[in-house]
Amino acid sequence: MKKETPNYFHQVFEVTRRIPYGRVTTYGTIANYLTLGSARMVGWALNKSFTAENDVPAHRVVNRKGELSGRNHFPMPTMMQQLLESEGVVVENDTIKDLKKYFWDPAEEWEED
DNA sequence: CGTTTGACGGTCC
DNA sequence: CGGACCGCCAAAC
Repeated sequence: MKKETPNYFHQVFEVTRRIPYGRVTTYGTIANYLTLGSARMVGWALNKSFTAENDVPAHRVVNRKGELSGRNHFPMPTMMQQLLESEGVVVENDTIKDLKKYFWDPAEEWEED
């Protein structure tokens, strides 16, 4: 059973799964938290989130502007926005309205499970 | 093994 | 405010 899942991939998946309901974060924040050095690694890792076995809520991860930059990589481009709205996140024009309001920082130490 | 790309970010103009 | 450019780093080609 070889998963060939690089360390940073695992880290990104784990942190992403730690994102609370109705909360979002950015690639740069995760990258900075994991000290990956580049936010692109986060996006790349999340790209595999679909092929990965884990349930990674990639829709809760947006870019610095709060824009749903990765919606194009979802099974359906509209799925990401629908999921966010379903969680109570106000999304307009493929962009989170009050990003700062829903923003979640991994360094804020999550409330266990 | 060199080049290109990529779900980003920040600075510069 | 927005377009242009560079930096990061790994995978794909």
